[in-house]
Amino acid sequence: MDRIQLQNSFEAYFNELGYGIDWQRLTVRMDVHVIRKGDYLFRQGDFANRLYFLHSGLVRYVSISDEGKEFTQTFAKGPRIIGSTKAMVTETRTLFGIQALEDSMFSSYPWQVFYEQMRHDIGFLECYAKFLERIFITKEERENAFVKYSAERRYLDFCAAYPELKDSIPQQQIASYIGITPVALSRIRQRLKLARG
Amino acid sequence: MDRIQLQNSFEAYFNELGYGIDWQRLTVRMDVHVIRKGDYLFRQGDFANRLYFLHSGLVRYVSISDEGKEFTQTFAKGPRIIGSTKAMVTETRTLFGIQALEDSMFSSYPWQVFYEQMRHDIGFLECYAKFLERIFITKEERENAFVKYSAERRYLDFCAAYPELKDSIPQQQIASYIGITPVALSRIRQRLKLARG
DNA sequence: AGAAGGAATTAACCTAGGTTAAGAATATAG
DNA sequence: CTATATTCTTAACCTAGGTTAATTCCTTCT
Repeated sequence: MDRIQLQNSFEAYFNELGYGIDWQRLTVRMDVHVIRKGDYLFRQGDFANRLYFLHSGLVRYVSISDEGKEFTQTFAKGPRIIGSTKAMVTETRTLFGIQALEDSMFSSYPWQVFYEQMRHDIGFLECYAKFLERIFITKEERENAFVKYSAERRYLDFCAAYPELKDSIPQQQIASYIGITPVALSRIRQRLKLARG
Repeated sequence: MDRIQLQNSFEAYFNELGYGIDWQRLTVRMDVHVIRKGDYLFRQGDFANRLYFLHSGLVRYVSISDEGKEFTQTFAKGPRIIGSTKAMVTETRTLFGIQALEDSMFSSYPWQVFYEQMRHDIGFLECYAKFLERIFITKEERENAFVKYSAERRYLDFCAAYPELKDSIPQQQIASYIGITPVALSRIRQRLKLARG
């Protein structure tokens, strides 16, 4: 896959959010990253001020507490925009890292320059707003699930929402996504198995 | 406070997020709401498809689980934009209600019409994107706190972040904001009192 | 001021999930 | 095809926070 193809698939993805983005304005150079399963695109605490586009592969957003416990915030499958909105927009350190769960390919732009070049295009701004709406709503729904439902219910919802991930990633990562330990998840699965007869 | 003043303070608030919004485009009629302490602006499960501006007063976003337990997602003090982004944007039911903690005054617009009139203005779109960035980052930081810190730590952080609320709202609402019961919060406060000697 | 309805505290008990550790089941590498 | 390392399960025990309920403390209303 060459740079032109990468560029095109990124533009196509973003264009789908709205109408008529003027990509001619974008002159800043794109970087290309290829990382292997298990490696990190960036780590928690980095100044990850780039906009990343995941072309192919699978990643998770993972944050680690002071005591070293991992928590998976999101799974993301390409093609999709990824990155830390907070770190990009406010030029601060990230609250999470991004780890590849499969070999993955990304392109990226420095956000401040990208935004400065594109913010004068109304088509871009509308797509950017749509993108932000979408990720905000996702967070709203996830907060809701966390607050209202038990770990067992969240596990069942996860299996329904990500049937393709359910069996293809380690259970400890599912556990860290629903906010419990692998041991607790194993117990829940045991309980469900018995309940099913 | 008359309608013109309400309109002006809303525009001033939104203008601060960026430059040069063309408010002439906005011709749809604004509604005005006044509600008393304890009452709801809208309830969880409503189609709250309006953009609300809280001019004065204090509200909380509260969601209630199937078992009837309350969880406070946000406290918001005027002047500020409030409402459910999800319900507005996707025309679905809200996941939370908005309750006044003090007598409060709002204005509101039907979002779909508002957006249709304003989306052709680049100044508005940029402000809207900035607004979305801001609320997204707030959620990102709160998710982080929930996942990484104990209830005690979240309580201390709350006291530091909202010193003015700490003593002016019922403790049960602080408890529901940090995600525990009033009884548990009382225990934590007791423990902290002892620790301080 | 007195009555009444919340709000906060405290205590006793319960439970979901955490912790540690050992064994069984899979992967992955050589 | 072993050997080594992960991952998953299971069990025993622990802990933070939930539940219920009684008691005290504030408000607020008349």
